[in-house]
Amino acid sequence: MKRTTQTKRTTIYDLAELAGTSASAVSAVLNGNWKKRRISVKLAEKITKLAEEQGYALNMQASVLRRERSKIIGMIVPKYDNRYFGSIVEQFEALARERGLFPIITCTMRDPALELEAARTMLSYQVDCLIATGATDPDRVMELCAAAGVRTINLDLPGARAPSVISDNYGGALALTRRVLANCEKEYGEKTPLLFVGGRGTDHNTVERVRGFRDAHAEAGVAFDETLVQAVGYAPEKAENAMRQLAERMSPLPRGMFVNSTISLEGVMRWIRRSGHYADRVPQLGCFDWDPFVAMLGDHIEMVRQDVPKMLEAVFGIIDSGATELTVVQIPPIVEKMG
Amino acid sequence: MKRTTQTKRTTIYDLAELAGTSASAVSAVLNGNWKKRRISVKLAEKITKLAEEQGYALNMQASVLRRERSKIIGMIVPKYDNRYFGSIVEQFEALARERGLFPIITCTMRDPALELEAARTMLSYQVDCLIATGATDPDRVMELCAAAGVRTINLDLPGARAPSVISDNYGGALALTRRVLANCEKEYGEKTPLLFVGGRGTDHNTVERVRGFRDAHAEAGVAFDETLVQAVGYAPEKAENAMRQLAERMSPLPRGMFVNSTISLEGVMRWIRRSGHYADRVPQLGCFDWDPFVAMLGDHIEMVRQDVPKMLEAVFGIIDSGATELTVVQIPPIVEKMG
DNA sequence: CAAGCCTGCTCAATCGATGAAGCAAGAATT
DNA sequence: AATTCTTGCTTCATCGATTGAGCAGGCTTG
Repeated sequence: MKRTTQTKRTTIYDLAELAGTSASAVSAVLNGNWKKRRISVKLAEKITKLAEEQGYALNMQASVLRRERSKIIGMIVPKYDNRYFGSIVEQFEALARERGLFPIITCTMRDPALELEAARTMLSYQVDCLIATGATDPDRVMELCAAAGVRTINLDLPGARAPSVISDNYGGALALTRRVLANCEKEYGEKTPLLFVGGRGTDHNTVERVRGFRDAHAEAGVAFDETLVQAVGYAPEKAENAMRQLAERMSPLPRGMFVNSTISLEGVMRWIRRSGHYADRVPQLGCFDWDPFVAMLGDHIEMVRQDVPKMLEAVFGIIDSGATELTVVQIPPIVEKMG
Repeated sequence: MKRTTQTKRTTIYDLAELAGTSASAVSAVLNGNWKKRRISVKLAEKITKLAEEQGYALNMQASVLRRERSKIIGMIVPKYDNRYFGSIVEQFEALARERGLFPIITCTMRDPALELEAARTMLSYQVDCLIATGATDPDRVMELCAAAGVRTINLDLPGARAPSVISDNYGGALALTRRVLANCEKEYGEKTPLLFVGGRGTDHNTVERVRGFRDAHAEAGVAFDETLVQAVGYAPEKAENAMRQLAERMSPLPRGMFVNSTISLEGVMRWIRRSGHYADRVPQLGCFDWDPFVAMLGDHIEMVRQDVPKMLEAVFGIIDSGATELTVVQIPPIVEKMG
């Protein structure tokens, strides 16, 4: 029996009436614990069939309102404009669904205010758990959630007050810098310091990457000064501006660079092409993050790919175990082969 | 007064008790229609202050359950692994929030079954409206939603039963093909047919793009046969396989190609580099979709960029106006300049 | 000064799903 | 035959926010 103009959605009460039974029986059948509630197989089948016919869809709002746990799991993420965050989100959804959880994701455009608003919205949804990915202020988010009794896990950027899963930024940067230094020496026979571009000087990841960058220089016996560290932000325009300004007061420019994310690389590459400063000799580049097309840009670019599958496994490991210790899990990134 | 171990979240009843007033007054104040309900400014301020102090967060479940409209707006999207869908999602969130709506997004991994499951989940959330982006079977999604009285809008791929917003695929493909043909003639002095790679032969966009592709050939007086249309799917591996197989039975290979999406381009480029088939003479390429790093890959690649801001404005135009006519809005894509 | 009006609230039903408690009828046990 | 068990349900309170209806007290108005 098809309804022509359906205004109201089918509820368990509608199904109960159609089946000549009670709403609670319908509820028990549809949410799967009808065996515990001793509903007969016959009635269960009847109700299931009816629900299908009527196109019944559970009202999550009502269900969650009543239940103790919502089974909703939230994630806030800065942007969707690169493969790193893109694959984080895809994996997150897949792993959440695998566990019968309902993932809700929202992006904050790297805006600290939006970050908190997003967290508040997540709390309104009654999330059981919130993953703060690349949050500018993960501790503030954590505080908000803690007040509502909601656990948080930090991803990509660590926080001081909740378990965190991040890349081994120091190790990755060390390996990446070594490679770029080696490439410079091979190509130009020079052992000269590299430039570090992109990221925020205030965030943990950038600090650690700079440390790896610095140590790789020291280890190779290459001196460099701090003006070569341009942690001017992630946005392409910021990286581009930094390059422009640097070129005005520095000559010759460094032979190679460590670019902190594909997003910053976008700006750096744009500047390189437009300014013509490197027209004679391509700079040796290293990028902390991976993108398939960057990999095709030429053999002068090395990349470090963060191990998203392992990172998310670690996140769900924490969720599944219910651990709340303030651990920081560091996942080694993958150093991509050139070409 | 800070609670040390908070198990229960603050509700309007808690606030009512603290303020010495009723829950309904608290509700009215916090949801903004306290003026209509003639609550005094004094009480309103008191309640607002208390709510802030207590870190009150609305329970969406309870609120939505009671209200007529949920103000939740859903979107299903195939993947997060390219700039096109990434910017669609970012824009969608921004425009939704601007209107006081709550966006919920989920990705379906191009899996038709997941697509329907996702739509069902959206219905459970009581979405007021669902945007089906790039859906394999938008009409099936529409049917599901219609049965629950929820309107749908198709984005990127059109459907027959709901308003749709798509790119002008024919026009974009025509312009792109013209350019690639012109580039081939300029570079190689040959007027030879191009190869079409990627996309699904069954989806509207691919059909339209192939039509534009064919018409551009006809217009240029270049004959081509249908074996040159390789609509083998979007995945990089599929494009790569198609190229490999083609190379086995065809020689010489076409001078240029029309690649249907950056995702397929990833596979095509990989094959080009690995196989060495084009080592002597780079093929002239055209890509229907834009990516900043592809733009840097060289001047042998032309791109057509879908106008995401305009597309989403059109979507929200339809939402705001409440229109339900079966219009198909076609947004002209932007033909990127080379370099 | 009675009738009506305005202000500033409170009361109670309601949304749909859930699950503890309870109950009727038949089966098994003593 | 009386008691206990088991099966297969139903009843009803509950989650938290919303909102129509209502009510008390002060203020106008004729």
